[in-house]
Amino acid sequence: MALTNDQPDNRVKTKGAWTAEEDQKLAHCIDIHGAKRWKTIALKSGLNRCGKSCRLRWLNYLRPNIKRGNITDAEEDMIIRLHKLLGNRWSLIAGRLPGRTDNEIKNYWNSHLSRKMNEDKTPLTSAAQEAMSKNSWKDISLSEEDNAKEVANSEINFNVDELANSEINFNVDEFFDFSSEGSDHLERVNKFLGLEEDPCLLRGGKHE
DNA sequence: AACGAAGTCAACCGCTAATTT
DNA sequence: GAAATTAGCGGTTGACTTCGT
Repeated sequence: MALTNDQPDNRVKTKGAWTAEEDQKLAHCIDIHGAKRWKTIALKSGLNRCGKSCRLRWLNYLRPNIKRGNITDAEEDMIIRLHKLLGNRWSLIAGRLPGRTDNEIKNYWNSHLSRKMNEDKTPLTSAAQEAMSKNSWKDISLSEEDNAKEVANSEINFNVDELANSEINFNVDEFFDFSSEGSDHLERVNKFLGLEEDPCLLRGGKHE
């Protein structure tokens, strides 16, 4: 196997919590060199940290527009619905929640939502159910009887990977890729997720 | 007040995918 | 095309905090 960027050099690297001073050094270095080539950043910053650790710190805490804590009801609802659809694909879920990181979503799910979901099997919003039953997005062709039954069921719980592997043409990555699709597609996805209520999320997560 | 259990969350680890040489 | 390097992901760990007794 190839070497990875966390492959040890001979010096023992610092581990554990970051100090304010380390944060400052890292932010300064990224300001100069950009948020890439993390091994280089780790060296140039003068931090005794591996590149991987620097990257994680930047992505989860230091980069601009990070939101910390106070996950709103709307965000929580979104996480639940996205998790139903995507499973533990945290980065994809986080990608639909501006300012949130995959790590934060993952932690929030594991500490708050997984238990909550076990307690009450929260159904999708009526809008989401309606969208599901209308089968209104282009790539999910639930033509098979079993799938149609499942959609009609209020406790929607289909496995995306199974769908992706079946003859049913459903590509999760494509479904959540808004780079090349028009606003139509985004609206369909948001409608599927029941996001009409939240104009911010409806804009694809762009806050003014 | 003391202590253990449970909860939370930042950070690390191992791995694969993507990119560069 | 192969090898090396880098980026990114999800699972897991462990330190710290909060809660209950």
